[in-house]
Amino acid sequence: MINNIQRYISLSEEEKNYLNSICSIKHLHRGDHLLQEGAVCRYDAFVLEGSLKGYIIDPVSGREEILFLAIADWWACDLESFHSQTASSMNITAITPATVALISHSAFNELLERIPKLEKYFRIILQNHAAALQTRIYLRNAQDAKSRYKTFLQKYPALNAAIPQYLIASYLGISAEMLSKIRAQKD
Amino acid sequence: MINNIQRYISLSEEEKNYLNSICSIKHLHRGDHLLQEGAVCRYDAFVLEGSLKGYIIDPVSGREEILFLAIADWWACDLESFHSQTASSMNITAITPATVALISHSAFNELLERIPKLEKYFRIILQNHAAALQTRIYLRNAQDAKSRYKTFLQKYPALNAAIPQYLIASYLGISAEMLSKIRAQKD
DNA sequence: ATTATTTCTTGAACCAGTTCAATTTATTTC
DNA sequence: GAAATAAATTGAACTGGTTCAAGAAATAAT
Repeated sequence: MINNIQRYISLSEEEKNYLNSICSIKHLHRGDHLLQEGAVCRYDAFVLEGSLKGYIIDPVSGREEILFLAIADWWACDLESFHSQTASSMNITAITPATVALISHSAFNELLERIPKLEKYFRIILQNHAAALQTRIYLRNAQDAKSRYKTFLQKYPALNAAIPQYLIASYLGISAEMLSKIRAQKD
Repeated sequence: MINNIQRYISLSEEEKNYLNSICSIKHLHRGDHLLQEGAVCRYDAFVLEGSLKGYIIDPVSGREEILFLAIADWWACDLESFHSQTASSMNITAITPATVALISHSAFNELLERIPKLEKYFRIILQNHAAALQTRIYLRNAQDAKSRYKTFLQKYPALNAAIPQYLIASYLGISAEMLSKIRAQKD
């Protein structure tokens, strides 16, 4: 996590120690929930190992709509619920056994007061995140299913390797069956 | 703009004056470009009056894919191009005559150094923006065209009133013809 | 190692939404 | 306020993708 932060700002030893002191490490089994629908998102989680999915369960069909997939070196949280400390409509669950570093909401706010330059770090990763989400919307609207899958493979080979195909399909807004058929096409 | 900022942080008179001093006001005619594909996004623009669209022209079909719509009190910029000062693949154009307040890239960086608490403001609006984009992706994948339109009407009545229907259709990932038919259905 | 569970595949029927084309209605612009 | 342009509507033909169902392959659990 510290390496990730230091890609954008530099930290003193003291600051690193402080950061370490406020994070708690949690191990998740496959299927364990980091956040459940209806609960408040209490932690911002930085993924150290394994993979997680963020999704909403369709109240009618009961199907999972994948919002995001997260592997090592990514943050995973419901931004809105975490920052306003209100009930989330999202679930975050471990796809595989996973290890995450957790920062509670109060520790997060204190952290930003103690080390104000972290505002900059979070602003920058949010900028990148927003730009990526914008691109995802564009691709969803502009490209057909096959192109979206190809673009995904090119852009996120690590995600593709780590995550079951039917979850990738949902992430891309494609049915699992369609993605299977796309893969079967030679090309 | 200052009112918008003060929803999240408070500014002294001096800070307000400084902010005013670095912004330039620009009037746009209908159809004027704030940013053209291939150019670097030099300014972060805060919309004071009128409406703008951000879009990508499909290299194959030549059609506009709407990325975002902006009216008064919204920021409009290509985040990635602005922050890395690299060529944008996006266009930003005035839909109606519009007035915007512009902050150049260098002034933006200087601003954040001079008034560090603005990092917090921009972090928060980016948080909200990212959460909204996430929701847009979810709705795109989970709901059919009619539901998406209804959700849009409920969520952004001001946008709906200000923006031509065929641009809203593109924003929602619907054809203009389909949206017209949806509107014709007596609910 | 075996069993249980999850994930992936394939085919057939179907349908939500697109495309194309032609017309009508609004809105600009001079 | 007429002419020009932009925006919205409607219908018919089509298609990219979904849904359903059933079986095969892969992975996890004990």
